[in-house]
Amino acid sequence: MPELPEVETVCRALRPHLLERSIGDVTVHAARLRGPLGRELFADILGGPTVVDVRRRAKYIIVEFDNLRALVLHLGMSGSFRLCPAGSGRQRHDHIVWFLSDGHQWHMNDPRRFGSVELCQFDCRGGIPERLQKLGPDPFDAMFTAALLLQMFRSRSQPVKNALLDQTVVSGIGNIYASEALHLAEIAPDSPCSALPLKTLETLIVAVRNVLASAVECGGSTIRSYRTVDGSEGKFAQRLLVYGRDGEPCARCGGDAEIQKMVQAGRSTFFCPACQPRERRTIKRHPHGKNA
DNA sequence: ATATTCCCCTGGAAGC
DNA sequence: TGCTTCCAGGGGAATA
Repeated sequence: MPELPEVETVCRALRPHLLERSIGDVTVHAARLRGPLGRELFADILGGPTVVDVRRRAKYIIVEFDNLRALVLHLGMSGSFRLCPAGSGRQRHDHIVWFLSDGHQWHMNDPRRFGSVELCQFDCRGGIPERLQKLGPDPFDAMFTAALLLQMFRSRSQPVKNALLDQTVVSGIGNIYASEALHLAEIAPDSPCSALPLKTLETLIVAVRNVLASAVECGGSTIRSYRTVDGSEGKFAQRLLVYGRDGEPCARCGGDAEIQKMVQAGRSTFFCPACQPRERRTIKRHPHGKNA
């Protein structure tokens, strides 16, 4: 479910409820999510340690405590959080309930159980948890540049859409926004990474940032189940131009073509064959000019 | 090494 | 109506 814009939205909504609070107790109702789960997992942060930061890294939410411990949370495909008044009942698929020092209850719900919860320890310098080390740069990070992409794509023959989903290349993009960004950038999703020139990668980065920033402004995209902490929906779904719109005329080229759907690495990709021509456009240049 | 395929799990929609 | 099949915002392990 959640990609960068959805996780960012949830993270922002969570922050004011958790900052400067502590967790008095917890109940755990599932033996495992992605990894094993149990009440003892939270022993280090119960009854004392205070939340000093709530932030996002890629699709993870990091809740940092003042004793160098952090909850590292991932919502998988179907995870969500709810903040409830004291005494609220548990709903179906509420797997964890944290009881906050201000009396509120923080519920983690996840029907498909692809989410994960870990308690991480910072090193003495406050370095990031080990689990997050291998993630690539955030799309908004200044170090995410066309030059870096060119370098990483040089040795890759895979389709560019697959590379955008690889969290070690760039972190936070998922299946919705990969299709949307490539459409905005007018790049065919099956273009081999190594064939993309620097100029095209610059365009791609701008498109990625534009679509993600717009989606964050709208609170993310609710396609079926995604909700933020107060239960409200993300409003960006109606502004998606290709995702889930196969068979519809392309709103961008004015209906010259229908949006098409194909499968790449087992996941659906949506694109406009007119806006995103699959053959490389041959740009006429001087006879001795280099292409690409 | 790089790049797919499979698998984890539940629920809703579509097909018969 | 009811049963079956397919599909889904992710990611990690197993396999080519």
